[in-house]
Amino acid sequence: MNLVFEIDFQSDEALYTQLCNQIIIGIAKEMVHEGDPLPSVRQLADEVGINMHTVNKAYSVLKQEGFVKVDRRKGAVIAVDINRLRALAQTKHDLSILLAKASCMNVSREEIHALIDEIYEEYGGN
Amino acid sequence: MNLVFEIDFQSDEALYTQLCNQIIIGIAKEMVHEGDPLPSVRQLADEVGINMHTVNKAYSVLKQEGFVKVDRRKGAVIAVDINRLRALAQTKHDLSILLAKASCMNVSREEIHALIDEIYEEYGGN
DNA sequence: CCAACTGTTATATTATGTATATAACAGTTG
DNA sequence: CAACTGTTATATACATAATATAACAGTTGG
Repeated sequence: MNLVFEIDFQSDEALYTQLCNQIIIGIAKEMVHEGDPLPSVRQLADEVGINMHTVNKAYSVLKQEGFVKVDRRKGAVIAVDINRLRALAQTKHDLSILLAKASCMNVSREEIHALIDEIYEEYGGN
Repeated sequence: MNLVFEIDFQSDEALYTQLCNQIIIGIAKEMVHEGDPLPSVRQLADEVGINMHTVNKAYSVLKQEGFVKVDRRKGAVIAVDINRLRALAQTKHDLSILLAKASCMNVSREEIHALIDEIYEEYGGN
């Protein structure tokens, strides 16, 4: 299975961030697996109509966070090898803010749990 | 109860975003309630050592999102009145990315649920 | 071997967002 | 009326984001 990239030029999310998120979600949904090659920076740039360096920045960030490694033969490949502690701390921080907003607009804890399950079903399910 | 503001000048989060998040978390934790006045833009700016306009931007964003309204007599006051639908869509989008990262680093669904409860306990609890 | 591909780096430009500074305005309050 | 609200305008400085052109070392298939 291959990833399909779609860029929203109206979004306030940076273009390279959109690419990062789509790849991370692709890994979580098991559409790509360890060792699978990503499109080359030039190819993906052409495909979605943005600059090569913007794609390169996305790959650099993913490499920094451990989602991607560079194979001299294959180019950029999927490689999940994360600093779990640091990532968990960031997750909890982001989650705190997200849940605060939800709580303020009277989204119940049960609704959140249901939403979690709904999203997790699309991922590994584990 | 009053809010205590703390700015992390090393954070990659924008200063005005940090203020927004602290106020939203303050509402969720019920440290402040509907109608409670916030510090004046000039007072808060002095208190945390940043510019008046940075505080003003935070208040503007919070007003835009419905967390704050302006009372000509009190100044900026807490006022939870959100566009629930739009906020829910944003919540689900943010949550999808957050859970994708968690899933990639083998954080189980159960761990997330536990984390949710842990955070929600600090808020209203509902 | 060599052309075509990989990621990577360097340099430059443009645009946007962030944060600051100084100043002024209308409305409210004691 | 002085002192306080939020708000607006203008200007500057800085960082980030995105683009463009160009070059480099390593890898691959014909």
